[in-house]
Amino acid sequence: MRLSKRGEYGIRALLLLAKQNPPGELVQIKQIAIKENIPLKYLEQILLTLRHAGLLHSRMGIGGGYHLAKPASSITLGQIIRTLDGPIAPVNCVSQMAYEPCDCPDENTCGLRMAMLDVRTGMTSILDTTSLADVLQRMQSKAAA
Amino acid sequence: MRLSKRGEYGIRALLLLAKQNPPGELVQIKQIAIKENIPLKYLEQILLTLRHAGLLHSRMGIGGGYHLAKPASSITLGQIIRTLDGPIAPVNCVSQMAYEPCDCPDENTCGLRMAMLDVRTGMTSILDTTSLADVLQRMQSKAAA
DNA sequence: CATATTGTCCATAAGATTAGTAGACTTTCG
DNA sequence: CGAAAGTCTACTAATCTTATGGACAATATG
Repeated sequence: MRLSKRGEYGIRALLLLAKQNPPGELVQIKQIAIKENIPLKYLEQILLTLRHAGLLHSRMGIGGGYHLAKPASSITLGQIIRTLDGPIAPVNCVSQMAYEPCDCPDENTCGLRMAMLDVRTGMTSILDTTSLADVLQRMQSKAAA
Repeated sequence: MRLSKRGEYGIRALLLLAKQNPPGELVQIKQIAIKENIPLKYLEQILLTLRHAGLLHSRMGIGGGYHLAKPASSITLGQIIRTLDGPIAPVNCVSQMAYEPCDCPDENTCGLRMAMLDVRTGMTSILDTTSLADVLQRMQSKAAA
């Protein structure tokens, strides 16, 4: 039941990008790696994956870097985690995005499945409704207090 | 965000034991393995781990087998999963049972941590309040319908 | 156009984890 | 004693995670 380092690094990187002022400011991979203490070459892969998924835009060359492809309020933690770590589901037979049948005789009366469906719902109800902007706002409220 | 096969097998095995009538009836590993379609030698390890954790009792020799060490209503899915798969937490810094600091400058205002704390709470609020008996009851209600 | 800078892409690898398998040993009952 | 059950330890193949390294492509500037 763990978030991988990849997922964690990805979220931290996107949060940093979401924090930029003015919004959309380009930030270099190297700067992100240093500020968030993430191995540079590993972070490259992660950002590339997020770019391919349409969450990031980049520009090459001098003055280049990364910025969010969409407003921070429309990128959810669920999208990030699915992109980097795959489906959010304890077992495949309760996955929204990557359903696969398990081998129990009847899925409809399978106790394990019913319980895991509840767990998945609990997780996705948070992850799919929490945007980068939401996270940022909570951080600022907490820091002010 | 996955339940391992070990965890899944463990829950299925305990559910089968919880289903026994009269309660406490001894069931052989072999029978569980066949009915639940679990590799025998793997299941041995799993049941042994659960026994060491105090969730199961066993008897050796002819007529031996396993039975629940406690009433099905007082064994939760959380206990089983923690025993077999370790702490239930997306990141260590939000773990109840195995807390470890992450390396962010201030845990109190860490956005990732706040979000993951919510996720962990969502998971444990289900897993720690759902007992084998609860699962069984839901199965029976569903099957009746 | 040359060059420095920045991201892109692909290959490789060490270490950990998962999912099993094997076999010798111990206890219990008849 | 001997058969039937669980116990315990060790081993292994495959996969996943977490990286690292290097050649390549695009861009801005002078």
